Amino acid sequence: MNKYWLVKQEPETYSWFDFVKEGQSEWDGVRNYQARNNLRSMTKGDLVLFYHSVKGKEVMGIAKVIREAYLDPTAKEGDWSCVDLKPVKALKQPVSLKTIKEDAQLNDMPLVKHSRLSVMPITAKHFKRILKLGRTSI
DNA sequence: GCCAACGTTGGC
DNA sequence: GCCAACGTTGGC
Repeated sequence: MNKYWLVKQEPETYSWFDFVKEGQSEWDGVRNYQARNNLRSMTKGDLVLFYHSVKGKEVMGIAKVIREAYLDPTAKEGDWSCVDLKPVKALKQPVSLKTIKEDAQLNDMPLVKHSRLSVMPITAKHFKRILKLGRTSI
C-alpha cells in the first residue's frame, strides 16, 4: 500500500522545473528531525507532491520515491538521511496555498497547520483532492 | 522587509 | 530540566 507525502522546496533553490530537467533527484539537505523521520518512513513507489514555498506557494507536480532512505552524503556530521525522487507528472493546474486553505477537505493538511515542516505525510484523501483541483490524473 | 512560529543552543 | 536567547523558515 503506497503512502502519500508532500515535500517543499523554494523554487529559487531547486524548482519543479529543475527537477523535471534533471530527471531524478537526491532529496538531501534535510536537517530537521521530524522531516528526516518522515523521509525514513517513505517506501519505494510512494507518491510525493512537490510544493514551491516562498515564491509561488503552490503544489506543482507529482513525484515518486525511487530509492528509500540512505545516509545523506551532504551531511558532514549527525545522523541524516535522504531519498531519491523522480518526477511523475506536472499538475495541469498548480494548486495554490490559498486554494488549499480555502478548501474544506484540505485545510487540515500539515502544510497549513505546521507550515515549517518540509517533509510531511498526507492522506490519500488529500492527495486525490489535490489531483482533482490540479485537473490531473495519474 | 517584517514578524510569528518553531527549533536549537547553552547557561543556570 | 528549565527557559531565555538566538537562528531559521515561510507567509504576508
